[in-house]
Amino acid sequence: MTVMTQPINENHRGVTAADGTTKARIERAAVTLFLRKGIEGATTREIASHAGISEGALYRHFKGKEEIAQHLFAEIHDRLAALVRNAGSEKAKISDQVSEIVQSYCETADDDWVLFAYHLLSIDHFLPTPPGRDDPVSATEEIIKNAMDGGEIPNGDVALTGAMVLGVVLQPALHKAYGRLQGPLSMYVNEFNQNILAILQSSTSKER
Amino acid sequence: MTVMTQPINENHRGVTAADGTTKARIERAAVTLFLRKGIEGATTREIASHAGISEGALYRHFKGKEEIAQHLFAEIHDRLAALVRNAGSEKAKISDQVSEIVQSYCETADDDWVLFAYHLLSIDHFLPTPPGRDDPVSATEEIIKNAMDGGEIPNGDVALTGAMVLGVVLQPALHKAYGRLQGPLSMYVNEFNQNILAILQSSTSKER
DNA sequence: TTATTTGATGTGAGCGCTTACTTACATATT
DNA sequence: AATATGTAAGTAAGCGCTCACATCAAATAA
Repeated sequence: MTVMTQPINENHRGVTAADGTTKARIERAAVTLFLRKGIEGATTREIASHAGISEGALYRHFKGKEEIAQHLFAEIHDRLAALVRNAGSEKAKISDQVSEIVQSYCETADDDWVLFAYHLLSIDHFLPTPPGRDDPVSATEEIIKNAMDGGEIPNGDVALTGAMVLGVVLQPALHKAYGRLQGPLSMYVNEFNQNILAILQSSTSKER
Repeated sequence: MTVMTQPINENHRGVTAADGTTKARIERAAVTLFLRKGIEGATTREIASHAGISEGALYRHFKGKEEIAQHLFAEIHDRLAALVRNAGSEKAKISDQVSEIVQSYCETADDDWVLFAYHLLSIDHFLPTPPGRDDPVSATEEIIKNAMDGGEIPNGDVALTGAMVLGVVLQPALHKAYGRLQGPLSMYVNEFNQNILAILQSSTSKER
């Protein structure tokens, strides 16, 4: 691969136990290595070594490698889902909802790019989202559905529209992870907003 | 995970050595398991077993597991890149280029969905594309750049525009792989065309 | 026609290595 | 004393891959 981890972004302001506790250092080491080499490719020895502890000590804080991977994934997954839900619960018009979501989504990504990119690149390891747990895609689809039902945007295939809208943001995010785009994701919020609205307003012909 | 492999699509018309030779059976077994469990997750024993041969026989046809993975990836990667290049070489107007690319891209995906989905989901294992080998993203960006230089669409950030355009198609493809969208990808060509053109025509303000 | 050689293909036992995880014990903090 | 946290040396399992050998069809020799 060769995923861009940002010029060493150790000064993120993320929520991921950023303090200097051992558990936090394990999480940082793990998410960095998971992003760089994949979950299967990163070994418990490496993670422990990067965290500055022995391999055995790792098991004082987590049941195993998979638990670390799930814990890290759940944290950013839930945060992103909540972010979309919050903007959706307001009764603002759709364009305001979009711009608020795009803005805080990009800020979340930039704020802890390693964690965000880990989520983006290993999401297929954790799908489908287990029942009872919220999901950014479902939250997005619900906002779109409400806007259609409210007559704000033309009716159409909710799943398809949601996918295209997400693609406008997530593909640039992927390209940033691959080094094809530079700078923070927030740099592109205006373009994201404009094109998402265009997709939402376009009449998608058939279905629901 | 739980990737949708299409209701058992053994009757694809793909080019991947679809004959009944041992080598072809190995490739089919490999791409199916790589998609279902990831490249690292699929074992040589499993691949051989699904191909109906012993593990040792597998090494009569390939140097190793990684060579199989690379061979399969290169085949679809090159095919998709060529597909974009071909449509770009014509001097048609941009809207015709887009609709031709979208159409044949979706047909290629539908024709051998397992191979296409494997490419989509494990592309980060093979990036960056080695020098000298063509790449669908670069081909897309070049078409966009030409359209900008020719004054057909407003100037803007080529890399960003390319990413957003690709996202309109690739995110729905991902959602199909995850089971969130049903039916062949070709079903959505009209929506893809419409929204890609909207993105291309939108003025992306600064740069280049 | 027969007999022999040869090369391609297949087998399955197993080798060396790495892996995630455990355990017996040490140290430090309360 | 008790609990939390650390260590180093394991262990068992699984991995990719190799190897000595079998099979068989086509080419060559008798």
